[in-house]
Amino acid sequence: MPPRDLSNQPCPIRDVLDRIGDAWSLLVLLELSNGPCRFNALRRVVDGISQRMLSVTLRQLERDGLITRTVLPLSPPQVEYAVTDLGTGLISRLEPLRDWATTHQPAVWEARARYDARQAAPIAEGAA
Amino acid sequence: MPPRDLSNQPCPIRDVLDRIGDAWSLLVLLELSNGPCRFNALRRVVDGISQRMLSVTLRQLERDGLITRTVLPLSPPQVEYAVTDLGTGLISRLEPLRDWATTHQPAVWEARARYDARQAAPIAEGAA
DNA sequence: CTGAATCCGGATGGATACTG
DNA sequence: CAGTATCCATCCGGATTCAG
Repeated sequence: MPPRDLSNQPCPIRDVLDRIGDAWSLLVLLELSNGPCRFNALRRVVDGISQRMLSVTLRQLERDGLITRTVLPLSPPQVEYAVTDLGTGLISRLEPLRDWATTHQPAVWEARARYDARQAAPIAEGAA
Repeated sequence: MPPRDLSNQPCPIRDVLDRIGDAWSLLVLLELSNGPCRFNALRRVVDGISQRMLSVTLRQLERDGLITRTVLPLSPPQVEYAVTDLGTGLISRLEPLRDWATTHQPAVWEARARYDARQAAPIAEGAA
């Protein structure tokens, strides 16, 4: 994603992609679609995400109005994140994508293997 | 997207995202959904993409079996790219996403503006 | 517990020049 | 026309450290 001039007339697709394209956002969003969740709980379930990226990701999602951040005034401070209606709308478009990915991952892998095999031996395909 | 060990058990979502998450792939794919296209033609229509990234992107899409690459044996060499059935399936899941992006971009922008305003003046919301 | 700030290595991606 | 190779600035993102 080149810097470009996003403040002017960015194509909307680029705009969404810049949001979910970082991979973490999508994962967090899909996780939150199961219901509200707290910071460290997310941290555990997303698995692999660093504290920093979770923090950054959540802030971006909140900024874009896709999730809400609620601070529970408790002795050990708790913060709960939940998807908004806007976020729900996006998620509903994301789920088919996830399902496609799950279903067709084998096909993609096979295509890759075939491609790589072709590249490995581009000459003399009938050779001994 | 952290390196991780993708060769083992990557979640499929991560796998797709790594493909379309680079933003260019999605743009190119959606463009090709309108019909086959040649290199420089794509270069012009995608707008903003560098020669290098178009080349890299096309190769990845071909590797994953989402598009085909056909070399026409002509005096000025021509190469035509076209989506495969697999690619078509993915595109059909992508289009709702694009449409959502187009429709709700204003809402996202408003959310951002509100968030930024809140951050700029977190204190004294009823002041002056 | 939740989160921000800093440091820093590695990957990303643009510009350019060259090839078939 | 359709790329590939190199160079290099930038950004992403992990680890660590500190704060509320």
